[in-house]
Amino acid sequence: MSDSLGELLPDAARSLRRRWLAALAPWDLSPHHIRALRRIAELGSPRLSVVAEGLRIAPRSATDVVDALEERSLVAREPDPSDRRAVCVRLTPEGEQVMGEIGAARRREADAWFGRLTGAQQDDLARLLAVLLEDDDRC
Amino acid sequence: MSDSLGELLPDAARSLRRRWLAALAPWDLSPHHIRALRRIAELGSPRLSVVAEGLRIAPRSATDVVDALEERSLVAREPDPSDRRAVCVRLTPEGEQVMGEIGAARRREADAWFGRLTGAQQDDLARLLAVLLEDDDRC
DNA sequence: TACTATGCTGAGGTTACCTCACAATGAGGT
DNA sequence: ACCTCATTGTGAGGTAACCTCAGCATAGTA
Repeated sequence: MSDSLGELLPDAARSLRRRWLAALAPWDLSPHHIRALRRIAELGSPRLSVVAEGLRIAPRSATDVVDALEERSLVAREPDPSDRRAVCVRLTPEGEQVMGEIGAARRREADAWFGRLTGAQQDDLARLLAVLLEDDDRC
Repeated sequence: MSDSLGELLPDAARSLRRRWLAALAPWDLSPHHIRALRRIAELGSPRLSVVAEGLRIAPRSATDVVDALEERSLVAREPDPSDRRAVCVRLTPEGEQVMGEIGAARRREADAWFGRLTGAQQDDLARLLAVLLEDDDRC
């Protein structure tokens, strides 16, 4: 029974992820790049090292990710006003627009995917998952 | 609200996956290699191309995966009796033992992780996820 | 001023994929 | 029997996304 849940939960997440992957294909951005953009959008103008931490990759690798996003004019590097060694990253207007579109598409797909459940069932599901994620820093 | 679920479900799956990753570290097998072993164990003695299909990788890449597992004496290649072009893959006794241990560890970790829910809540969760996964071939 | 720590990046390596070409085999038609 | 075409696995070689290590500029401290 717990074995069944151990299959169901990853399967469900994978199904949703696959759907997103298909829906976001038009923008030609890898999930990782989208994750980076989201992180940058959330934090406003984070340092490169903070982006790396958010993506759980080495700082050196964040350089490459930001290079790729900058090449596509979705983000821009700017000097950190408080430390001349550091580099901050910020979404360009184009980046903001793309993130808006992607966010809308994500929400649309999620709505459709979870649409097999009633509103009450969705609330139940959210509550159960929230319990599982309590204090998740221990890991 | 659906946005919240769109975060919660992947977050939960990721948390569980991370726990598994840590628990399975002693065997020094990548998740992908474990997935391959599971597939091979499930199917008994599948062709290389079937393994590739199960892992959703190109047939050529399955060659490398099986090479790695064979190098560690976890699987063995054997000729397909019905087609001399084809190669089948089967778990060695050592592979079977490792899969037994890994399966037990997986189950143990899943039990612990889902232990924050009561038995009834676990049943509810399983039921909701099953609804979401009905007829998942449409993707 | 000198010493050490920090933030980013160039150089070069690893891993896990990929495509393409090819040899061996199978299957079907003449 | 033979010719043709499809299929199976693998060698060769390429790519993307990571990594570590060394180095430069800057910051913080004695």
